[in-house]
Amino acid sequence: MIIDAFIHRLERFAVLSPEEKAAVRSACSSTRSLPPRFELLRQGESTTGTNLILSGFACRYTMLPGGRRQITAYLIPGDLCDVRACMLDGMDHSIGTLSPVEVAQLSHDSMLELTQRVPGLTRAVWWSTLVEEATTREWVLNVGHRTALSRTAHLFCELFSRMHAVDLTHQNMCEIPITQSDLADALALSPVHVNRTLMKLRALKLATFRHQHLTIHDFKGLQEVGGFDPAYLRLEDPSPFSEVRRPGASPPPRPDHAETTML
Amino acid sequence: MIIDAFIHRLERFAVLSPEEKAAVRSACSSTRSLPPRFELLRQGESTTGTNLILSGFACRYTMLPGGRRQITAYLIPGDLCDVRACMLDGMDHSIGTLSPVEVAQLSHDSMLELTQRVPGLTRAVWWSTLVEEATTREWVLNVGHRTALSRTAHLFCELFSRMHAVDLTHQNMCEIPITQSDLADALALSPVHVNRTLMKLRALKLATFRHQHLTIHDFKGLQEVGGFDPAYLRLEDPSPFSEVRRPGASPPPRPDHAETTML
DNA sequence: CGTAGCCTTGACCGCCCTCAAATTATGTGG
DNA sequence: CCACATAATTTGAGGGCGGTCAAGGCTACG
Repeated sequence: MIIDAFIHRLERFAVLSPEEKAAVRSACSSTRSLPPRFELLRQGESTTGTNLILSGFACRYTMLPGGRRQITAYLIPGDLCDVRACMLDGMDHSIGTLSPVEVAQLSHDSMLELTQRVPGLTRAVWWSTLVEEATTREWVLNVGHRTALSRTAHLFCELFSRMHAVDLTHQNMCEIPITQSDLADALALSPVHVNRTLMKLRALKLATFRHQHLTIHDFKGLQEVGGFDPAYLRLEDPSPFSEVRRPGASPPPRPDHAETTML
Repeated sequence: MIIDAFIHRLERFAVLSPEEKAAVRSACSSTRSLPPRFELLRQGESTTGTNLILSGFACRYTMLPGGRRQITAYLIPGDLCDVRACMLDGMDHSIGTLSPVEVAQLSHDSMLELTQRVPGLTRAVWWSTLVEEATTREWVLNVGHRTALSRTAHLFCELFSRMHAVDLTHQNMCEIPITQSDLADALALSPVHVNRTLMKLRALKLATFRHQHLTIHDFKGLQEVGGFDPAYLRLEDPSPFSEVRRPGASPPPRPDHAETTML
């Protein structure tokens, strides 16, 4: 269950009692199923709550004059989509689904209540924000300085690592329910060129993306081609193909005062 | 004085008493002068405090294999450079100066003290973070989907607007103390092509960048070419060339509860 | 007055875009 | 289960934006 992954993420910041975990679970009980290409939040709108993605893919995007779309982030299961929209008075981009998506609806009120009952939550949310910010910076590098092949390799490394972190990979494979056009809009490439690039990745025996499934043949090689350094994702387990999983080590130390000040 | 601009920014979130303003001023009293091309914070390092830029330009950047540099943000007077590095255990990018820079040093402790004395500070800092994040997203659009001309026009609109917001413009001109190569590293273009693009902007009578000075000949036109919509910057005064400056209007309304929860 | 860094200009080339069409999935109703 | 429609993927040909390499001119500053 994906909520377990979410709770696991929270546990990097706070020890949760069974009651607290139950509180998180019950707050996520109200779910909604959305069709593909559904606009969750339109540019300019404000929001009254947030959604936790339980299954499927969504994205942040901006439409450009000429009908082109730039995707600036993929939102995958376990991601909160837009906690911070409420701090500003109107979104500067849109959020929409790419595949069928199931979300847990968290009203603003229930989030407030939850943050009071679960002390580490606020910190976890802000921490996620920082990781997202770092990811966006990485995307600037990607579209700015890397070739189509390298760019695509990098994105696949990122996606596979993130999917692995929420336990949605099976051996060297995971489901990525998006089209080549959706990839193109994220990579700032034409769909045609994405297609050629995918074939090249396949020919190089690095990765295969087909029928909405990503298969990694050679992670090391893919990482090298893409210049991928997983540090910015701040995962517990930086490589999805490391020999030992969670070697009994404790989570990274964190300053205790941060809880109160957020600075 | 640039600290006034900083205080003015804070005043969007809290009414500051003269004593509180004095507290901010005195916290910023310890200054340091840095040479150009000085590495303020290296990738992987942690930080114990933050710096408020008083004069000059700095930037966030990442070095890529091959010696190329991607600048992901310009830091201008009035910007805090890296309040949130302390939340994570190692920077995923570097921060360095582009020109001679004067900074006010704010230790972690003095920031903590200041946040307690000045209630709106925490919120102001996080709000800046969100604007920075939005700006980075805009840069993804820029390097991804715009031509060299459009890209450069967009950056000039952004820079001029930001400089205007901290009162560092003089009519249609402002000082941008960086080289064409520094522009190239931000725009993901070669220095050669930046040069050609600057000449084109001049020929089109849109803007001139020369001798570290940016002159805007036709903001409207520049905005159109660049597809620039200032909304993401969340400035009080969206256009630097609007007829009326600060027409006595009150700052945008904000939720009061946000102070306590930050969500 | 000399040197170093920055800016400018020219020639050539390759990555990726565009347009267009064929082929293959996907899905729907009979 | 098949016929059909629609969307997604694949393939080909041609062209342009911007990169690279190289050399010359300018400016600033010691």
